[in-house]
Amino acid sequence: MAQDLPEQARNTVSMLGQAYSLLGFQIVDGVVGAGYPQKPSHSAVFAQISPEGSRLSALARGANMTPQAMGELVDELEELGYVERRPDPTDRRAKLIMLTPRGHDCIAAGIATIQGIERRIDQILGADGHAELRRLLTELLTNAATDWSN
Amino acid sequence: MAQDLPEQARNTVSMLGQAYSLLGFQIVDGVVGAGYPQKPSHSAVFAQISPEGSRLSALARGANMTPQAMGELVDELEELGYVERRPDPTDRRAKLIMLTPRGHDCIAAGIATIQGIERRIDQILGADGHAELRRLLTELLTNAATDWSN
DNA sequence: CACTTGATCAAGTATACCTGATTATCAGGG
DNA sequence: CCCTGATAATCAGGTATACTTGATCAAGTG
Repeated sequence: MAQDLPEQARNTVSMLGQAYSLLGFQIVDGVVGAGYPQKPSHSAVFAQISPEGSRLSALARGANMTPQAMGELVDELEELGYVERRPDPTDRRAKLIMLTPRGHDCIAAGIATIQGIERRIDQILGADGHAELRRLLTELLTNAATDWSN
Repeated sequence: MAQDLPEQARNTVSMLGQAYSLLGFQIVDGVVGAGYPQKPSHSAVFAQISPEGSRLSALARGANMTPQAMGELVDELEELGYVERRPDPTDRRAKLIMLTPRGHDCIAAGIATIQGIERRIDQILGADGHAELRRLLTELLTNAATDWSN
């Protein structure tokens, strides 16, 4: 983004971006470091997949992308052993994408990593500071997303 | 990133990311909307270029990329009329990348857009809330960047 | 004079998507 | 009951972004 134009040394948006990229990369690093290789784009699958299995087309809609693009992500995750395609018993055209045990482990590693980062934020800001940060972000997201008419 | 793994509905990192992308896109939109077309990657130049002109190699180092890649960005900005290459009087190998008047206007539009967004944040969070958000982010960036030993 | 530095030409890589076309299957109307 | 049209997946190829490495050449430096 154009977040870091000069003479505007530290604006809020730029700080948000820095904080996000600093902490966000640690999530991927943490999960990969725990022995679960993956690409950032794979989270579009992990974030949505249901325990009972999800259809490719449903995942694609939810991630706002084409079924073809989602199919590629699922191909990669299948090769990594995180998901498998099973025939949908209710529709022979469809397949259900389901997490394998290893896929569940990968998600668990992701959650553990995130919790570690949240604890670290607690240490830096204090529990109160962290709660306040979350409150402010929630308020910002709620209002900036809706009435952006000014 | 893997920010949005399930059962972790709203973690802090994910909120930071959402806030950043929500507001960050508005910066590019604002500048482009003001009549200054550009790509997000161009900010790597605008953020660094000095009023007296900067060398390509210096810009590349500062943006942590190769001189070739930076050269391409400068090519594009030159074609858009934001910068020009002038021979460096102190070294005939080098050229100084300098902002044109239109380049200065573009930066001014960026600053104006950012200030508009900052005012909007003031409206949503109140001046005190905004100040508190910035304080928390600063603290987070300072400490998370340095001792990440824990 | 060898070596380094500054810029640039040319081509390649990785990521994250897209459109188009094909095939199998399903759901509703005549 | 079959034909039409929509839907599910997938094969194949394309596009945009943001870089990279390699090679060349002029100009400065010890």
